[in-house]
Amino acid sequence: MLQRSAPGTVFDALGDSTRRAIVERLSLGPASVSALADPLGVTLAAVLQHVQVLERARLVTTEKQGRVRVCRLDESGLETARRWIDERRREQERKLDRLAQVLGEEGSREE
Amino acid sequence: MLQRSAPGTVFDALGDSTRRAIVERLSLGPASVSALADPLGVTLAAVLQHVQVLERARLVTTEKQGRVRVCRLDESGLETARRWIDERRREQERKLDRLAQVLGEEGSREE
DNA sequence: AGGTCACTTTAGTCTTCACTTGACTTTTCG
DNA sequence: CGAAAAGTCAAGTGAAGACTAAAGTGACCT
Repeated sequence: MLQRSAPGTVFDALGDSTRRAIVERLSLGPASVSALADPLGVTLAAVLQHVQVLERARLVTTEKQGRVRVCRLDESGLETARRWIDERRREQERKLDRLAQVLGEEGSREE
Repeated sequence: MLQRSAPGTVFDALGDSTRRAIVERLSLGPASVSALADPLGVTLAAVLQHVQVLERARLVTTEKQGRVRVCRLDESGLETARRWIDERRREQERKLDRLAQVLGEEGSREE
C-alpha cells in the first residue's frame, strides 16, 4: 500500500507560513536543517520541529548523513492535498450538473 | 482581472478542521450559516467567523437573502491552492530532470 | 404591534502551538 | 585527543486565534 497521509494532517502542516516556506525551498532541491533555518530567521530547534510536522504529513522526508540531516520534498503529501481539492471541485461540478439538468427540463432560466 | 487570493491566505484558512468541514459541506451545495453550524457542534457566532475567514481566502462566497445568509463554495480559492501545489511539483520535476541529465552525461549511476 | 428567527457584534476566556533557551549528543577535522 | 559544527531534547513563554455568552439588528409572521 502506498503510504498516504490524511488530508487533515497535510493542511494543518501547510497552514503555517514558515512551513510553506520550507516546502517552497525544498521544491528547489534538498537542504540541511541549517540551510533551511538560515533565510527564515529562526533557530535550528524551531526548524527541526517544523520539519517533524512536515514529515508526519509526508510532505518531507529526511535522512541523516553524518552529522547533517538532509531534507527532501515528499510528493505524497502534495498529492494528498491535490486529491482533496479535486474532490471538492468534483462534488461542486456534480451539483452544478444536476442544477443544469433541472433547469433544462423546466425551460431556459437564469439564476 | 480575475479575483485571486494569496496562497498564504488560502492555506491558513484550510489549516483548520472546522473550516475544512465547512468547505466539504459546501462542495455538496449551498447552505445557510445555521445549516453549517448544526452538524459542527459550535455556535452560530463561531461559524460566522469561520465563514468570514473563508470569504477572505475566496474559498466561499455569501449572499444575504432576507434574514438568511446563503454560503456557497468559491472555486477561486481552491484554484489558488491547486496552483501552488502544482508549482511545487513542477519545480521538483525540473530539479529531477537536471539530475537525470547530469547522470546521463556521466554514464549510468544510482543515487 | 409584538414575537420569533437568523444572524451579527463585542468582549472576554482558554487552548494551542510557534518559538526560544540551555544543556546534551554525535560527527568531523586539525 | 580536543574543539568546532550540526543537530537533538526538554522545558518554559507568549501570542495568535478558536470559541463562547450576551446583547443588538433586521426580516418575517400573525
